[in-house]
Formats: sequence, C-alpha cells, structure tokens
Amino acid sequence: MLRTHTCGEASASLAGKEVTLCGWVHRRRDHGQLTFIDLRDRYGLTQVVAHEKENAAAHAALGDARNEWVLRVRGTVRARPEGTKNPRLATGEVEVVATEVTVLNASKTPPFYVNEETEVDENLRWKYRYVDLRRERSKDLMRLRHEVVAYIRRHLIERGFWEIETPTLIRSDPTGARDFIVPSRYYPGRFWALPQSPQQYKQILMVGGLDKYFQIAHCYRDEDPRADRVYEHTQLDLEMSFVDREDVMATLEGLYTEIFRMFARKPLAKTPVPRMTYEEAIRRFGIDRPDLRFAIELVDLTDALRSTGFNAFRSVIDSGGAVRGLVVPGKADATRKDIDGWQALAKTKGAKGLVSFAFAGTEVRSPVAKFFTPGEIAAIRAATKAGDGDLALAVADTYHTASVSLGVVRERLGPELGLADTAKHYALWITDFPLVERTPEGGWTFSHNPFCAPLTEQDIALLDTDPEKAKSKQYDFVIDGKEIFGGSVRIYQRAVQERVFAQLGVSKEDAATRFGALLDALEYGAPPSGGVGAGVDRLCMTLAGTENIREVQSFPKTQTGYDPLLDAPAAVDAKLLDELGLRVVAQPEKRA
RNA sequence: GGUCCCGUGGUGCAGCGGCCUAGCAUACGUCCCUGUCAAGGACGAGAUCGCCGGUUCGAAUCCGGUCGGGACCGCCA
Repeated sequence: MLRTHTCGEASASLAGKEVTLCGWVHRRRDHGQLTFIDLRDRYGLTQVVAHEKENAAAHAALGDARNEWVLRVRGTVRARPEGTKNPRLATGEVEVVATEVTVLNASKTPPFYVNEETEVDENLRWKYRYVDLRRERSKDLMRLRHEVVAYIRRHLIERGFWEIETPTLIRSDPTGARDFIVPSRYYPGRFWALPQSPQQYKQILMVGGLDKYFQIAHCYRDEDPRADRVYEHTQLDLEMSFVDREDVMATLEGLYTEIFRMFARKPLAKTPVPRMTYEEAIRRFGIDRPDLRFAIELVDLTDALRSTGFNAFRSVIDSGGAVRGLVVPGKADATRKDIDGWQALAKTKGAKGLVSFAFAGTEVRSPVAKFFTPGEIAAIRAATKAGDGDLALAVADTYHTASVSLGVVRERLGPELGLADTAKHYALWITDFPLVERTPEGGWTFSHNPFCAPLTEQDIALLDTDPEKAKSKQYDFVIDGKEIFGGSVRIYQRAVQERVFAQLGVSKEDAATRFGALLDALEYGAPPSGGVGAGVDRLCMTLAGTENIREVQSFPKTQTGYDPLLDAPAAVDAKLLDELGLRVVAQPEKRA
C-alpha cells in the first residue's frame, strides 16, 4: 500500500503517529513560509501543513502543487494549536505535518470546480465524469446507491433468496418498448435483443425449483430519454414460489420500509404502508399512483348536475358519463393562462374541455355560469368544498376519462401551488388493477404484463362477459406520486395463460413464437409464483431527492442518447459489418 | 416526429440595437505574506458572445436556419 491511512481517519488519537496519506489537492492556502493543503480522498479531507524553516523540500512541494494534483504525503499527525481547530471538518482537530511530499501525478486545471457545489453543464459533467465523481455530491450519490444495493443483497440473502444472473442477449419481442438489438454473426440477418427486464427468465427459474430469486439486473429500452428515464437502468428483479400476493407484498414492504428507515432523508408518513385499490385511487385521485403529500381529492358532480341546462355536461350524463370536479385552493384569481395550461393538461388524457368556477365571496366567475342554476352552482361549491377564494374545475366525459383528466391536473397542483408536505415520504400500495384494458384501436392489451394472474376465479369468468371489470393480482408501490416498483402474482397454468392470450387477441401460434419456452415450462410442473421489478435508479432518486436519473448513474448519456465520455455510439469497422452481413444505408451523421 | 428554454474568457453568471474598446465572481499566471481553512494583498493574461446567413448606418442584443445541451408531448413499465 502506498498509504497507511485515509484522509478521513486523522483524529486526536493518532497524534504523534507517523502516517502516509494519498489523495488529491482539494485546496491550497499559501502563506509564504507556511503552506496548507487540504488533501482529499473518498474518505475525507485532511489538512497538511509544511513550514519553510522546518522542512524546505516539503514546503516547496506543497507550494508548487495545484488543485487536483495527486500527492503522497508522509508526515506526523499533531493536534492543531489551540484556536486553529476547525469544527466544520471531521478531521479538524488535527493536521499532518509533512515530512516528505511526492507528486504522484500533476493535473491540468480541471474543467470545472471539484471543491465547490456549483451547477455545471451536464455535457461537461458527463464528459469529465472522472472529475465530476470527485465532487462531494456525486460521490455521495454513488455511495448511497452502493449502500442501498448492498443492503438489498444482504436483506434478501438473509431471507433465503439466491442471486442469479440471467442472459443479456435474448429474443426480441415486438410488444412494449422498442428493443435494442445486437446482430448475430452465426445467424446473419438475425438479431439478439437486450432485455427490457428478465421477466420470462425469472418465471422459468421458479419452474426450475430455485424458489426465491433476485438479481440486480441491467435493463434496456430504445425509447426517447427523459429526466427520469434513460436507455439503460437497473432493476431489482425478484421472484418467489408458493406465494400469494400478500406474501410478496409483505416481503417487499419489509425490505422497502427498512431501506427508507436507513437511507431516506425523511421518514415514511405511515407504516404499515396504507393500501388502496386501483378503483379507489382513480375515484379519489384520478391516477393509479396518487401523490398523497397533499390532500385534494376528486369529487363527483354527476348527480348534482343530472338535469343541468349546460349541454356539454348534460349530454355526457345522459349517455352514462360522469362529471368530475376538483378544487384548486386559493386560485379564484387564476389567470386565463393558468386555466388554459390545466385544460391543455387535461386534454392530454382525453378531456374535451375543462370548466372553471371561481368563488369570491358570494360571487361565482365562470365562462359558463349562465348555463347553471344558482342551486347547481351551490351544489358544485358544496361538493368540491370550495371556500372563498377557491377555484373549482370540472370535466365531463366517461367516468374514467373525466377522472384521469383531472388526475393529471391534480398531480400538477402539488408542486405548482407548493401544497405538498415535504417533511415526509408518502408511500402506499395500489392493488386490484384491471387485468386487461382497451387499446385506442379498440382491441385489448394487458395492463401489467401478459403473465399477471387474475385476482379470482370470477375474474377469469369476467373475461367472457365484461373484460374491463376483471381484476388482477398486480400490486404497485407508490411513493410521493412516483411508482417505485410493481409486480404481480403470475399465471402458472397453461390453460389460464391461453385464456388471457385469447382475450388479448394473441393467437396460439403467436404466443408459441414469442413465449414458447415459458408456455412449455408451464406444462412441466410450474409452481405458483410472484415477484416484482423495482427500479433501482428511481429508488435512489427518491432517497436522494433528485429529479435527474443521470445523477444516480455512474456514466450517463445525454437526452439524445449520446455518451460524451466515450463518444459513443460510433461507427464500426467495415470488416465487422461484413462478418455480420450488414450494410449501412443511412448516412452516418457527423458529430462535433 | 413535435413544442418550449438555454448557448457570452476555464467555470458560473450579467449585458438584450449605438454608452461594449463586452462587465462581475471565481478559477488561472507572477509576486508579497508564519496559522489558514471559500486564507489575504498586488499585478497580469484570458472571450471576434456556439455556427451560418439575413435585417440595420450600426448586432452579443432583432429575424431565419443549423449544431449542441436541457425540460416536455408523442413514445415508454
């Protein structure tokens, strides 16, 4: 070892001892005959001092050193003179008097500050990630992620889970997100896909009798990145046999409440974690991952407006739809622009429009006020509990569309109006999801994944009569309005699986092509099983309170999927293309 | 595929038709300095304002395009 101690260890108990430290120059303070350097490594910061008259060589070396040079310092730990201790530094009681200073490596002037917490352009940060990682915030996020993952492993292994890796070159499947594909050399014209999740493998491991499995798995999807989703992310993938959903939920709640207790900056508002059915979540919040940090709820105005003269509402009600309402506290003074913004949001979820009622004193201001009787206005105000100075919003549509349209508006209000309780994390379970849902084209699709088990025998029967009402054994875990993980108990009988495929319009041949291995496995003694896929990046974001997924990843790509560090993607050798039987048709774009 | 925001010395920002010969902080360089810890002091170097084109007597500033970054919609569990 080049060092005897780290820069975080210096303390009064080492006083008088000779130590050797290695690290980066964090900051230099040159007083002429007396020079200080803060030497930094992953563990901390130690002040190194040299005096010209006591050790001219060491003093000169410290004086020549610059920020981010890598030094090896031999010296003696001593208690700092009275009055010069630094209580803001963990090692501030002591300093190292340098006797020998070796420059292991000089450094160019860094492209941005390591010793200051200023915002830096992301392109620069990722290009010089090796410099950025030395910054305290980046280092702390890497540490957090390491500790969380280490804890997950320890927790699950102690409870009998085996960590098993599954392949990352798999079969492409056209459903879901676009796959990343990898050409095959032995089979020219065929391609591997990178997994979007280890879904089929995990179930097959259960058929293999391995009982309890988990993996910290890399997952890939080739869809346009956003602040909270990128090409590659890491998932805690977990599956267990001979369980029903209560068992999986108990296992995961145990793990996650412990993770939040150990690593979160603020406590969970309630444990055990409250539960809510999907139906209740839509009814009260218009979304399947409600943000419970603020209390506003949707209300139903259908009955109150059954005979209204406002035709846009009346016709919807007459044809079996609903009018749903929402109060926006204190926003009776909302501008046209505010309301247009909310309306545009509501329209993204299918609303035809958004009607507002501003209550000021006994007055009501609304573009459609003249269509409502005073009784109806009063009923709207009573139902939404709009007080003086509040605004009420209403949408008429099918019950579901009206609800989710207001749901996205509600979701926006938390941050926009600063309503959210930021002192706690609000976790909850959502259960009893629909098994299938309508596609915009009028067909059917699974709402979670194709292997998700129906909740009861009745729900299987409902597929024949009223598919939309069929519930599943899916469960989601939501914190502060974000899905932290989701999972389900699986179908383990081929007949049931085929019944679900039939509903989705997946032919037997199609199913055999896409999921043949798993379907075959179901015929060789598949146990009941259930599990989850849990985003590790998102978990770390929530724990750290950042909205930027790239910050919790070691080497992130930009929003256009470019890696500024490695300058990737890149062209490949023509010979390699030949071997793969590929010809590039698109013009390769030049990159600055 | 689309919408919006940003691009000014190494970094972070200001300037938003002429007062800009582009300002501030910090970093950087040289010198001074024996107790600092965002050390202090003096001096200095460093940008043709992302790029291309246009409007104008005059453009960092206005307009169009383009490239790069970010946020979002589409897409996506």
